[in-house]
Amino acid sequence: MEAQVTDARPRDRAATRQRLLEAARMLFGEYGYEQVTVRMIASAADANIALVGRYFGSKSGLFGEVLAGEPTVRAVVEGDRAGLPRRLAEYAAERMSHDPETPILRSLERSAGDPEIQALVRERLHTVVLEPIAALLGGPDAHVRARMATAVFLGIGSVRRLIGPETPSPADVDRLTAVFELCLGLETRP
Amino acid sequence: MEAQVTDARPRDRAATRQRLLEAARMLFGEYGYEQVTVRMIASAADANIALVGRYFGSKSGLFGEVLAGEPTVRAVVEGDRAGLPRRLAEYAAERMSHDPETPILRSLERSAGDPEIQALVRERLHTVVLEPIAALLGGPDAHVRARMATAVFLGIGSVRRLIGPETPSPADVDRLTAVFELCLGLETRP
DNA sequence: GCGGCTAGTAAACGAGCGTATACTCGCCGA
DNA sequence: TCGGCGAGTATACGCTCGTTTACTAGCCGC
Repeated sequence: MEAQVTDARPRDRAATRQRLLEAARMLFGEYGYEQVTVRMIASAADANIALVGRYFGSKSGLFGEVLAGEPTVRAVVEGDRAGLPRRLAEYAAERMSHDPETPILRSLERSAGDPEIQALVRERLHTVVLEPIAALLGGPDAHVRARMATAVFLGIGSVRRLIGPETPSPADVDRLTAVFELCLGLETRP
Repeated sequence: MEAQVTDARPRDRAATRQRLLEAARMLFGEYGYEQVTVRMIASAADANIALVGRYFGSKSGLFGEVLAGEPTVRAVVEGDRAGLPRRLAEYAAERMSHDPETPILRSLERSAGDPEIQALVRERLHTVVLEPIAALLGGPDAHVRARMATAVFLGIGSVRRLIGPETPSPADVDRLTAVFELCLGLETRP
């Protein structure tokens, strides 16, 4: 008999749903929307393919729920205005060296084929990153400056993905801080 | 009879090959490798699908030839060291507002699924952008600084693609120049 | 004038995708 | 004890993808 305790999971709808959501978060973050198949997600979550459709309606529905559930960079954006460049730089430096634990930003760089997904991503980037930064900045061209900082932020992710991670030195973080200050128009030099 | 002169093209292997190459260059640049199908390319080139396989071996072979045939940003990178930030800024500003005529850079941002394509893109980015900039800079951490500038460059493309084009003001170009100076460690301030 | 090389064509192949359907089986209240 | 509800499953459907194969038709040297 050997007992063969393959820890038969109890049938738990909520838990299975959560496993799918978590697996999707990881995979979408790492590979982008189009590259991830529902079979990959189901396999990673150790669940059946059909459950994706059952619990989330469709692949794009699952992606939308993943996107909506991400706290994203709120902690970075929220805070005092003067410290924003340094917080952005430290977060970006984190992204340069190793995978961040909030993978959704990476999926922003990719995932562009499906117009529905594109709209989701665009809206999310707007409301979670661009608008908060612009609001914190204030001023007439706040959006332009927020946009430039966002560009630097996304670009760092692109480069890491394209040519591999690299651990930045403290001097690099300082330089990056200065770059963000410049982008945001928050130069602190006398 | 009506003659029906549907301008029957002369059968010209070289010309057809060139049309396919050109269509692929446009489409890959605009949508990235994975999003473009060989049917799209053949249709845009007004050629038969099978000719892609016949003339280029495969879709990835065609992509490789497109990649190899691009002059890319050589004109921007080559030149005096002091002027590099401004040249980069002007080129990047061009990218912010409307589509550049060398679309291959955009495909660098995307196209990540197939490992073979990823290797092609990585190698190309290295030899055409990163290495020339690092060589122009010199110094111990030249690669780190070149990498940071590349990140800004790619990020601007990502943002344009994600949230639409925006025409930068001359002041924005100035700011961008300062950003590149900072990234490259070429601060010219006294 | 004509046969053969070749550019170009039409159609199909197998694989993989997202999705939908019909089913099995374990648990829980009556 | 047992009937049914629902979580989980196996499988198939329709589609599109990259690729391949068998074919058609025009030009060029003889």
